Amino acid sequence: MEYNPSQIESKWAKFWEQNQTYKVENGGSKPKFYILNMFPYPSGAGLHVGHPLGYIATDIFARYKRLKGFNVLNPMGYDSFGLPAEQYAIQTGTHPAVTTVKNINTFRSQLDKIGFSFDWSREVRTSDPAYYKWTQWIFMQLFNHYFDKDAQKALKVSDLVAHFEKEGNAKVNAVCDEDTPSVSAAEWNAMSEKEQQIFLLHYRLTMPEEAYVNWCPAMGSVLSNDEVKDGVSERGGYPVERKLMKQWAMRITAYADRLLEGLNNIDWSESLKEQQRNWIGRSQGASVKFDLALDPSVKIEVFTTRVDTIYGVTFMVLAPEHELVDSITTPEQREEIENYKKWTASRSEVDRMSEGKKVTGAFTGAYCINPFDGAKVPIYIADYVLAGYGTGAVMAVPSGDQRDWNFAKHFNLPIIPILDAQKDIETAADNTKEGRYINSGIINGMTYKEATQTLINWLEERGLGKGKVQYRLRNAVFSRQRYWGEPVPVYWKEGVPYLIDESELPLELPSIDEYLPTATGEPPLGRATDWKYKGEYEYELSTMPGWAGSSWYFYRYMDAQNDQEFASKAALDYWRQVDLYVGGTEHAVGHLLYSRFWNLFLYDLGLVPEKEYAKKLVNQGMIQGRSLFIHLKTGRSLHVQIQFADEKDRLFKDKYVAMTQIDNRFEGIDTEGDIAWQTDDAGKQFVVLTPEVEKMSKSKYNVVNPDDMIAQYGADCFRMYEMFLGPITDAKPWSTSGITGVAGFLRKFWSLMYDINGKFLVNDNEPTKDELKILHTCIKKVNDDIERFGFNTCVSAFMVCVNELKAAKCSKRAILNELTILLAPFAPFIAEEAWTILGNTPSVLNAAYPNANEAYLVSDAVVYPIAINGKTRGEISFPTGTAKDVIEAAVPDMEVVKKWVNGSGIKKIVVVPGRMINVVI
RNA sequence: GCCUUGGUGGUGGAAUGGUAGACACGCAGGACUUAAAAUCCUGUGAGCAUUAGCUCGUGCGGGUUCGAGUCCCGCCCGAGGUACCA
Repeated sequence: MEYNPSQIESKWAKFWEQNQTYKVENGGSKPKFYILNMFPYPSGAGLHVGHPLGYIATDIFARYKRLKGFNVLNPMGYDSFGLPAEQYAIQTGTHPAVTTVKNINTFRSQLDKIGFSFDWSREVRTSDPAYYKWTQWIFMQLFNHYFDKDAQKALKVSDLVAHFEKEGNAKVNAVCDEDTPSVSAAEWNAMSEKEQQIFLLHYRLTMPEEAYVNWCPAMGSVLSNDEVKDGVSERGGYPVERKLMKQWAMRITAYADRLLEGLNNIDWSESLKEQQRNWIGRSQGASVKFDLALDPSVKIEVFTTRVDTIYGVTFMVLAPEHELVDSITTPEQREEIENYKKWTASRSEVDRMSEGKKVTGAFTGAYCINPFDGAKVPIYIADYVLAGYGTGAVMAVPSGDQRDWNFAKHFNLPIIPILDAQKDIETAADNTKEGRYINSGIINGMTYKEATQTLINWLEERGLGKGKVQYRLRNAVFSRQRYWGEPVPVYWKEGVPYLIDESELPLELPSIDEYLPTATGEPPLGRATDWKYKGEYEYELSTMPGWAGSSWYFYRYMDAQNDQEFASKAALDYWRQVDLYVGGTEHAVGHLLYSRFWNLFLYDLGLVPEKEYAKKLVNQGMIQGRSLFIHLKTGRSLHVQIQFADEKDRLFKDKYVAMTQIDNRFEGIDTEGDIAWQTDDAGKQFVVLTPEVEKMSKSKYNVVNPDDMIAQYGADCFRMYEMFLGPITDAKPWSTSGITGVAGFLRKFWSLMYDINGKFLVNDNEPTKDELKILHTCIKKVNDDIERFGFNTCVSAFMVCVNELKAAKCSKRAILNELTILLAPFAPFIAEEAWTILGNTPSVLNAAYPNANEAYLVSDAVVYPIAINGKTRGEISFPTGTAKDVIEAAVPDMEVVKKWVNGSGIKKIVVVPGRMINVVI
């Protein structure tokens, strides 16, 4: 019998389905284990070879845990709202829901081919109204709660209102907007309903807020940074500017401290936790108000982590978007400031930060006053100050901060030393906190600690500033000016947002004629006709962002069909939290922070049992793709869809034209004028593309699909090959060379059961000591390596085992049975087939996992390498367990040692038992 | 720029501070074959010597150690993220 993967694989796929092998119950006597993959966005390009990498690893782990006696939940679903389906809708008019279902079906059939042990009865889709009903429901809870600092948790807004009615907001210790006015009970009670509602928005955990966005006037829409390339829109190449817009936001900053704290209690990689800590960016400092020189009633507030350096301030820098810029600029400087603002508005935040070494800025002509010494400080604007962080204004201390120093040198501003320990500040800034202050008024002679406290006290006494904790973390923008997302369950009445009634959930997406913004620049939902709350009030027209649905989906898997609750208490109490979460580092500070935030909120409400939803997280490295770029004469460069290029990275003109017909990014590009065509020997025109290795993604047009490989080699081979590529945590570019090695291994495994003539080889002879050693070495290695996620070395271990069994001509049932169980998590199809061939009853997943017996692993002798001064010069064998001093005594008499010692004496002999010997001469 | 992460043969990679390159791919030579494919066997870090053997070698420069791919310090380069891709 020959190894025929396609036959075996369809046979067992059918068996698993008919026997519901992967159906999981909530409950039972076995211990539970919840394994979760980050769910995919079902793109039109289908599953690419990067997706299954993590899924295969978790599938191996799930099957392994199951064989070890756990009740394993291993679900899968789709993050099915997203831009690509909407783009396709804009181009073709096809409703995104239609595209999405089609794409999901493609994904599903691809996933099925790989043989995952997912329990599909628990599938979720974020774009399904039955699912997003609960996303909207959670949004409503956020709207109805505020964060109480005394209780350190979310409490009901209705309680807050009760408090306002009795005592106003003076004694309320809650997270709220910076500019929240204080009100007395009388003032509150005198407010109209509308005024009260507007006031409460200062406290709600989700609220409308002004935020900067990439606005593309030509397209009438907001773009992601991803859609902006070189300062213009990727599609069409239109100019993009930064614009302030009213957006729904989530008050994630309220949870900043608890999000930091929670990191200490979860088993996530240190690097990932560090990224979250840096993203949250807690810094202790002070806010200080500077009076405007011409009008002391105008104050400019800055946040600084080094208030001790305040006597070294020689200028002030505002973000170009700072609200005071226009009013303080003098007539003489107006033109310069306007030009600079225009220039920065055309650049994204990333652009602005990434040119950090190039100093740019403009002088407003205005001055402010240093509150400590009354010094007149010139006010500049510069793009290294970001509007979104802190107050959008910094006090510049060139002697202590390198960016300020660069700026001062460029604009010829003074640099004042402030600490006697500062090094030569004419060549670079020195941010030391050592030494004692000089040139520093009331803090002269003090140390860093004394000075900071003295200054803060001075400021607080005069109401000019205060000690403050600042977070880099900003409130998360929650609106998207798009169609294909969850509708926000809010309607507007006289400019005030209200929640719709809970009984009206889900608020479903209305159908619209075109998936574009309206003529007046409103989001696509503005096109819906007769879409009014109670036929009267306008619904919120923006939709929720991609991260909404993914912030709680792990709970839905526990009880996916429930239409009364997002998940039942019984299901939540049984599964509690995810035991193992696997996904890419690219989600480190997006999804993984937002979902922790929602989880803490749900925990505060008593709706979920754990403060952290994912106990352990493993970062899978990304499979990278090879992208190709076309450079236009205009200076723009664009990704080219890889399937249109030839193997030499050339793009021929006919292919280019074919591509432009299906890809509207190329609209407006002049085929003749903008592209530097070359001509080959046959007279055909082509252009050479530039390759680059980067993440595999549909948006980079570099995806590789697994289907062909599976058709050719089978799913078992594909699974093992993906694991064999390298450690799961490492990023690596995709390559198919080498898959034949894994294919050869599977054939070799098969050949232990049938020879090339189809003769059945399996026998019941007693295994020898050597054969047991081969098997148990493999058991031990595979066991250890699965536990530490070293799946690539597991595959090597299997190869070694099969190579050695083959060399020993071993086809003994006792050996092959155990090897088959061991192999089952990796290559489930061939394992099921082998399991029945060996005379057992399927499924192999119901077998007992073998344990390594140390007794089979010990050898009679240990071969010691002998090093002279650390360099290996030979080896010698000692019986296992030979004492250290016996070995030491034997060393000087050995040939190699004598040769190298050659007269000079032995200084030292290092013997590491069971390892090696080093002779120092 | 900032945060995170990685850099080992021609390639993917292996290596609790203890024989660098396991296991594969590729390549070369051989067997089988009319021939090719498939399969099997042998060799394969670089250099010198071509027998023994020797020297160099884990991005670069230092350091700790009997011993460093592994630990420490300083650089260089790639990748991911950078708040509307998901």
